[in-house]
Amino acid sequence: MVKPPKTMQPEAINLEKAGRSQNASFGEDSFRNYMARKIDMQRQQFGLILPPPPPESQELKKGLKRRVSFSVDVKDKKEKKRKKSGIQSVLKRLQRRHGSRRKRKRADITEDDQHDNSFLEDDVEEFIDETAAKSPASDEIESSDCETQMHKLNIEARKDLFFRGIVVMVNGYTDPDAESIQRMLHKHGGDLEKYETSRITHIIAERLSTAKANIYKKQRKPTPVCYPTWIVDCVKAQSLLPYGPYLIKEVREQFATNGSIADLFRRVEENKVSRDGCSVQRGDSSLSSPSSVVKKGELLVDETSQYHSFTVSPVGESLETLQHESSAYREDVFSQSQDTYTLMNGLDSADFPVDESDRVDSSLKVTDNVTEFRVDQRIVDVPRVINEGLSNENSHDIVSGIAANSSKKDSKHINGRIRTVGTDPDFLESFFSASRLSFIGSFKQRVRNTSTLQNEKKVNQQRYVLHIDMDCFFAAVALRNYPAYQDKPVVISHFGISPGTNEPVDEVTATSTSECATCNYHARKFGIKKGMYLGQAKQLCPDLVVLKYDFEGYEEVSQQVTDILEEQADLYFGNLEQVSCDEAFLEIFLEVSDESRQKVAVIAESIRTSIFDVTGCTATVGVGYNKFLAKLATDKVKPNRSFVVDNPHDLLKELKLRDLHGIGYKLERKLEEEQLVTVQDVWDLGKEAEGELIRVLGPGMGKKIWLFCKGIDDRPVQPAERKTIGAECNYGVRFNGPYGVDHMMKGLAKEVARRMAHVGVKGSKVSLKLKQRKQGAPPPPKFLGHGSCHNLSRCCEVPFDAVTRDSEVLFHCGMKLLDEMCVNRDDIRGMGIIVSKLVRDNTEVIDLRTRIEPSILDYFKNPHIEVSANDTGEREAANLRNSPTSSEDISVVAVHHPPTDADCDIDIPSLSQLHLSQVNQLPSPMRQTILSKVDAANKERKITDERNAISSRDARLLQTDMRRMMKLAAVKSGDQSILGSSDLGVSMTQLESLPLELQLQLANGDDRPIGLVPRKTRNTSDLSRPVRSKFGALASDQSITEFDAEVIAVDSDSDDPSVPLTVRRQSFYQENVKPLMIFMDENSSNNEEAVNQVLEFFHVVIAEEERHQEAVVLLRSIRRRKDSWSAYPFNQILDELNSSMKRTFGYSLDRQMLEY
DNA sequence: ATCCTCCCCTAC
DNA sequence: TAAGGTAGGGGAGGAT
Ligand SMILES: Nc1ccn([C@H]2C[C@H](O)[C@@H](COP(=O)(O)OP(=O)(O)OP(=O)(O)O)O2)c(=O)n1
Ligand SMILES: [Mg+2]
Ligand SMILES: [Mg+2]
Ligand SMILES: [Mg+2]
Repeated sequence: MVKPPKTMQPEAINLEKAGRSQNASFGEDSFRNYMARKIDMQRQQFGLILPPPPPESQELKKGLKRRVSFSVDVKDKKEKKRKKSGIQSVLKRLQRRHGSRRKRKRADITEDDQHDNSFLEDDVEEFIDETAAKSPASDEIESSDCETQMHKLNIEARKDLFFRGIVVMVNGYTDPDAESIQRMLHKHGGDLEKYETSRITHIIAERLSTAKANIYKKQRKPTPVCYPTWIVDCVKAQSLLPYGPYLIKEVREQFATNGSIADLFRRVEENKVSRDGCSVQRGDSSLSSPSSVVKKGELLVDETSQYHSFTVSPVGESLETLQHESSAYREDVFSQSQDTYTLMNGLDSADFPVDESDRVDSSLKVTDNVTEFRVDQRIVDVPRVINEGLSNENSHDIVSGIAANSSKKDSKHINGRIRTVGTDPDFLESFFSASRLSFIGSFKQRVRNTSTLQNEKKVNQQRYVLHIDMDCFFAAVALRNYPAYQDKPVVISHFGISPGTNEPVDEVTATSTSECATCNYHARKFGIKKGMYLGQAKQLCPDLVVLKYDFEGYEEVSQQVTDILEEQADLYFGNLEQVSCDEAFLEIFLEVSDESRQKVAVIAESIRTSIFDVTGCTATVGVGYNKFLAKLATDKVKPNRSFVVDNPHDLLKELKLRDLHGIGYKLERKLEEEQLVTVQDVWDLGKEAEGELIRVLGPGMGKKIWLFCKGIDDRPVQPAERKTIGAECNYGVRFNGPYGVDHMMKGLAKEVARRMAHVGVKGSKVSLKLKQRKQGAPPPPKFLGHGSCHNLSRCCEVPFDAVTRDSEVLFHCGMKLLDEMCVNRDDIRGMGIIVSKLVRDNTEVIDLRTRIEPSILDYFKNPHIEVSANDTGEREAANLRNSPTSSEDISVVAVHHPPTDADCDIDIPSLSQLHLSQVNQLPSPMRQTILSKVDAANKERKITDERNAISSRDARLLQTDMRRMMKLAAVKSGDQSILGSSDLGVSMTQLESLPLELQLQLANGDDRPIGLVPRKTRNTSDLSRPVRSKFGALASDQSITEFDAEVIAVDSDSDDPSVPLTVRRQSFYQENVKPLMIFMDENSSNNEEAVNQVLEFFHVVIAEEERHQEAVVLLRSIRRRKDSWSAYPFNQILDELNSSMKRTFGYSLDRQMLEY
């Protein structure tokens, strides 16, 4: 009995088409909108939030003047120093010292380090004067952690940094606005975050929007929400005022009745000292610092004095309260919607969304088959260890501590609650390691075929493709250990038994929504299918044997099979492509003869025999003239057989379209509507067939299926280069506990970063996938499933054109994208991060623990990195997008070398990857230049290496860059037909000396990211001023000169139409780069004063203007100089840049950014 | 035409 | 009680 081949997994039927979240259509005003959008995008992407003129304009003008004139007003500087954060202050002084000792020429790094240390010791003394009570630390400073100590000491010492430890999120419109608040915070040691993170200690709002209020009301341990006047008053008082009196009215009651005073300050205390990269661990303190619980109705008192005399109470008390909390949690598990209902009804109705459906919806969440956790905050007095919604890292210890005590064995519960992303900090980790789909999904690329040279068919040879597929793979592997069950119906599920465990009771499995990954052929007779719920399977077959997963076993057997197949591939000079853990294509070429068919049949059988002998599992082998037919052959005769397709026509005429590769549930339906069900139906269309299929399926798919119907398939048997890498989780995603979206995002980012390191890639494009529960969606049928959802996705480029696998960068991108999607946290049912535009990069040791991301510092301290041939195959420093790193012979690149060639200064690695067809469209002189360059480069690096596929793909990915480069090339070649009559305002010589990035910007007239100043027009006065720190003014020693900014866009499409957005355009080159270059032309880098001025300038750009992108461009410009300036280390600047970027973006750069 | 983004679909 | 991932192909529609 031959069963008809089928793909057996039941399809999840998505009845509704997910609507697009964004309507990106533009009307008449498309250009303007486009610009506005682009500007906004760039502004966000590059973090170019140029500080508006601060409210304290007096002070700033003073600062400005000082900066411009570089007068040495000691008093002024001292004042300024006070306002800076400790680290900046250190850097500032370091920079000055460094400048004064600059006579030593470009020291190596160690020398610089020593230098820094000795300097720091000097400064310690200074600080001790200021700190009074902090003296012990000075003795403890060892060279190893001197810097950390220094920072710590420094931070603690600064009285003016009264906001230290305060991290604020501004909610909605405030007065003063978020930017002003940010400036105030920064000035006094605090920080502002744009989205929910664990760092946030306070929320600032004038009032809570209904939506936020709603969310907020559900928090059992809310972050305090204060009026912005709290910040203002603190600044006025020059100290941190207790925020109690500033709590907004919507939440005042909750704080009065619920929290403890100490709780209110705890997070501040914890955040202290550990700011800004100082690796001071926190968390333990929170475990042993319980709170004095404030009783209901107790008034808030001014706790300023207690703030510093915060005491640590005995451990016993701590435990007691923890257990208290634990039982509170447990209690909740059994509470049903009643709690929520009561709680919500108890709230002011004004806090609810106006829309009735919203309200119903909120309550409905309880109907998910997880009992959601709600505690009436007015009743429960527990220490505030968890800040709902925002993950509080400090709570980690406590939660897991409880888990260890009370429920470690209970894999389903944590702390008495069902494990979800929100309740279990390690949820993702355990999820990924237990997920079969994650296992099979990542298998192919994870166990990458060692790509050998592709063998080719010779004349007089017949191509055969063998498709090898293991029979009921997971089941077969499991059955190795249970020969007794061979002839019984068997399924594989998490609920099953494995050697050493006992069989679970039957009642439980009857309704199980655990999926059966697969089942043996005996079980299939009962109608059991892959992916079916265990409960269903059990109903179909009560005597079902359920076995557990054995991922290691799959790896093992898979490897054994692969070994056999590789051997065969070598033997016949064929090609092998692993398709999945249980499946592969083997292409071989046999001399054309009458026996070739017989021969290949023998090979197929011998492979099957070998596989069974080695693994104890059976395989099916199908043979055809191409992949498509081979697979059909396998499907036709499964299991445990082999089959050679002689006559494709005979094979195909029996088949339904659904049986074809690429036609699944949806397309089958679609074709059905057109009365197309079988291959025969397509054939019957005759000449119409192709057109009809294309009409129904689209040009690509239609053509493909048409060819399939004719038995044609030209896909090569070849392992494909990976294009994306990612991790997602759409299971157990409920933010019903202490861990919020940010925690999940971090988990995903870490997972992706780990995988990237494992396979040795970096990427420059980050996508976020999101599942959003549909309004009114019924509870998911599957336990902890996602149910009916909208699927959303958005992507962004990694800032600064860098490639990365830094989990912090991924996290940051992810949060940004999430932000853009505007999805209510509680509606999220799944998330994933996918990185694309990949580049091979084995720079880092693949040790998952010690991630050492090279930073910008590494490059600048070593500006003339050469990427050279490397015998060992290591690719030190070859981690650049355009570097062909996977071959043996790279001798190009020197990324930042000064231009060596006058005619065409485009870096070869980039150029070589252009599509020649596109190069050919160029005007003749330019084309010649480029082609000769490409040619030379190709010769040099022997581009024949097929393994270098990823680089050629970069060409496609870089098409935008390429277009821009073409423009630059045209400029350089003076080609007017392309150029038009635009004047760059730069001479050719000047142009040549600029970093490629800037050259491109100038040539393309798109240097907008630099110097863009979005602003609100209603803020008038100072905004007509351009970039405040212009080197031009410095160089010519004049006061700032105003210049007219070009207004290129009006009308923001922001939420508030009454706030038009004006964008001013200016040339960063003209205003900053050029003057700096001239200044450097006129002054030697040996001139201490000149150096100091440059340093000062950079300090302004980085620390005060926070214009990181500009700083990078400036540095790159300097690196391209041909004089001694290019070798000047600028270590302090780089430190400052990195730490400032770390603050602003949450991460700093690696040196990929210096590619150009 | 050819790209890019944001999807949908398929296969394992 | 459960672990609904991963990656590629390709279409629609807008931008260039
Ligand atoms: N929905 C699915 C499909 C497959 N798999 C896993 C289990 C299978 O054992 C393995 C291989 O998939 P196959 O499609 O090759 O299925 P089997 O090998 O199990 O059965 P067959 O004999 O049909 O090949 O992938 C899974 O977990 N869930
Ligand atoms: Mg199989
Ligand atoms: Mg298979
Ligand atoms: Mg199919």
